[in-house]
Order: sequence, then structure tokens, then C-alpha cells
Amino acid sequence: MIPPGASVAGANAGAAMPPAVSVRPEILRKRADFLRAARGRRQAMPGFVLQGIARGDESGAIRVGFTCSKKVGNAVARNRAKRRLREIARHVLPAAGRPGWDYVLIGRREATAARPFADLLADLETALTRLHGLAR
RNA sequence: GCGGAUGGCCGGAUGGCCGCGGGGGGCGGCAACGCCCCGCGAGGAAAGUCCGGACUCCCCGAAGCAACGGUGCCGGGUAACGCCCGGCCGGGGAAACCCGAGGGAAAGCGCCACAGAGAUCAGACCGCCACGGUCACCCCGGAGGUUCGCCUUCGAAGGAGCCGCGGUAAGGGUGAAACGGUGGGGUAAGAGCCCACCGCGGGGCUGGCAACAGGCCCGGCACGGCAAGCCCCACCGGGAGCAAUGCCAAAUAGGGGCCCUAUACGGGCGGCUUCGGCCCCGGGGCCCGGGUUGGCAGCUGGAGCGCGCUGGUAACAGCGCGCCGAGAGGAAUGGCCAUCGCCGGCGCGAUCUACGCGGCGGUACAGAAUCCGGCUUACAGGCCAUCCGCGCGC
Repeated sequence: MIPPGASVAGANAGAAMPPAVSVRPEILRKRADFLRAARGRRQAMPGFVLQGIARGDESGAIRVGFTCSKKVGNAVARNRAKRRLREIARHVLPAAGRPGWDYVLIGRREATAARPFADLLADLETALTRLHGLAR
């Protein structure tokens, strides 16, 4: 099972090794931030739903939040989905995210936990591209 | 070895890359913060939120009574419990063992359908039996007739059947349950009518702390079931919950107090006018309390865990030594990968078992949210001990 891992590592070489100058994404914790992001653009993917909005303040930080409601499953299923979303955000957002934006990743029942990790990474990149395209 | 019963335990391992949440230390920096190092970081059920507590706030003189809710054989354990341990009784099993809301039905009310003759101080449907009446039929005797086979008629004893009037609670049948069961005597047939044993009720005796058990005497036997319908008795119980509760504080809006502004624009006050004064409104400053949101505390060292000894059948308790084992708050404890375990079935190695190799599939239930003690429910796979029965060997 070497080829898949190698291809992902090669394709995401830039994303997997974020440059030191890039700011690590901050985590959203306030309900108000989530409500504002929900008013922005949304892009549905097989493993998750992405929401994003430009904050419009002078801070250049990329921020991201995670949502898994009870529709995703019991506590174990929700936690697992949230952890996988956290992991793909950590890999992709520093390179593909836009400074000054807030993103929210929403977990989906079964799909978020079952979809191969490499696919999830690719999904987030294309979702970000489409979201930014809509915003333009 | 096979089948079964009970109690207890585990619930993947190692490594690599990249991460997360607390804590401690070091360096840089006024600080915010950044970097480095060390150590810690989910469960047996963390789950359901069903009981019992600790801890907070609210209410409240004490006690009793009433209401409401809960518990319910006895003894013990415990901070407490509806939990646990030991025992008793009843039921199931060949046994180990398992199951039981298991106080009171002579305090009272209520209910007991259907079936059945009759369902509580009940009842005669079938059956059984005695007596009275009637009589088919059989046997005997007399008289008459005769084809000598027998026929008719009268009388008497018995008598199936039918009718009437009674006896009976043994048997059949109905039912969850039928004035207790089995056997014998007895009787017309039967019946606690009488007797023995069992059961039941009462009394005292012995053993036991008790639930209760054992045997003795008396009574021929009455007092049906449901209390998970109401009820009675005994015991227990204030309410709400960590989003409890306490502390700190910015912006905005609003409330209160004090001071200043005033001659202002405006309104009011002493009969009127002027000056002056006071008050309201307006503006400014300071302070106070409430409050949204946010932050801090509560927040984890405790009815704690491990080992040993002592007491106890045990639950458990005491003592000694050792240990610190999550503390988040849109909520960390992870993501990806490799190797190895474990289980299942398949193929190959000689046919099976054992064993080896190969590839395939599976590796559960489930995520702390103030903290403890329980209960209940879920769970891939596995381990240990004790006991019962059967088989084999010594």
C-alpha cells in the first residue's frame, strides 16, 4: 500500500509542510463566530460541508471552526468526525486558506468517518477553490 | 476429555512522521507572547440518568398529627440506599445451583368474568341407593284346552324399565378455585360418621438474636382467592440543582445619588411687577446598585487506589507501608502508516487431528463534563478459580 501514501505526500508537499512564516489557523470557539460564518458562502462535498466568509477586519489570521450535530451520530461518531476534520484543516488551510477569512467545516453522518483520508484532503482543496471563486 | 453451574478478571502491543489539552522548569521579552526541555492525559461500563449521598443556594422555632411519595421475610454491612452479605420460607432442577414486590385478607370496602347443577356460612345435572306405585320378562303352583310341541287364564316370589317421594357429596362433568388429601372401617348408598397418617387451626415446650424449624397435646375441620384495586400497619423522606453558587469587569441603553452649570432657550413657586432665591427640564463630571456578554473561582487528594496483617462464614471494618491516577469548557486525550498479536473460515503441505505456510475477512460496546456509592442496559474476542454430572486412566 505504498503508492497511495506516496502520491498524496507528493501532491500535497507544499501543503503538508506549511512554511514557517504562515500563521497557524486559530480555532473558533464563540457562537457568534459560527453564526456569522453560516451567513457566508457554503460548498457541500462528499465528506463534509464547508462554510466561509471574509471577516473584513485588519487581522490577517485564518480561523476555522468545526461543527458536528447529533445528526452525525452518538458522541463517539461526532468526536471522530470532528478530529478528522481538524486534521485535514491543519494540513490544507495554512497554504490554501485566505488570510482574513473564517471557515466552518460541518461533519456528515457516516461519510466524514468513512471517506479515505487522502480524498478528504483533496476535497477540502477543491472546496476552497470553488468557495473563493464564488466569492469573487 | 465432554456437558453444565457460579464467582472474578482482561478488554490489543510496539515503532515512525505530524499534531492537541493542562501542569512544571529554562531562555528571550516591559508585557502580550514565542522557542526549548520534562512529566501527565478516557471507561468497565465514562452510557441510561433509575435510586442513595457529599457539596451549594432557597424555605424553615421544636415536636407531634394529617396529606403526598417511597420501601416492605429476618439478621448484619454501610455516610446512605430500593445496594451488598448471610440466613429463612415457597417454587424449579438429577445435582452444582437458580428464581420470587416475600408484612397484614377474623378492621373495612370492592372484584371473582366464562364455563358449570352449584362460587362462600353454595349446590343434586348425570350417577349411586332406600321406600311406594306400575309392569315387560323369567321361575313355581292351580284350573281349562291340546295336533302332546305347547297354548290360555288365575295366584305367588323375584324383577329390567318407567313414575313419584326422599337419601347421598364417594364417582363423572365445569372451572384458577367445589364446605381438605390418601387408606381402612362403616352404610341401603354414602359422608370426619369413626380411625390412622398428612394437611389445617389453637395451646404450651425445645432450639434459634430473629425470620423460622422440630416434636407434644387438643379440636373432626372451621376462617376461599386478589393487597401489582382501595386500604391497614411499620419505617424513611423539605425544595431546587455545578447552566448550583461566589467574585471581577469593558462598550451601549436605561435607573438612583451628589456636585457644578445659569444670566441663558423653556416651565413652575410666594396676590401683582422688578431684582434675588428655590425646584423641574437640559448639559457636564464623579459615585452607587441592577444587568447582557465575557473572564476567574467552584474543579478535583477522595466514604481514593495497591499490597500486607488482624477480626469476621461473608459483605465489610481496623491497622501498617507505599502511591497520586484527566480536569476541558464550541469541550484536549488525536490523524496517517508499518510490523506483530488474537479470532473465523478457505487453500496447500501426505487423508483427518496436532503443526507449518499463504492470502482473505473480522478486532466490539462505547468518549470524562462537580464528585462519590449502587442498579440497569450494551459489548468482538479471551483468561483464571471453584463446584456438579458423565466417561476414561491410576
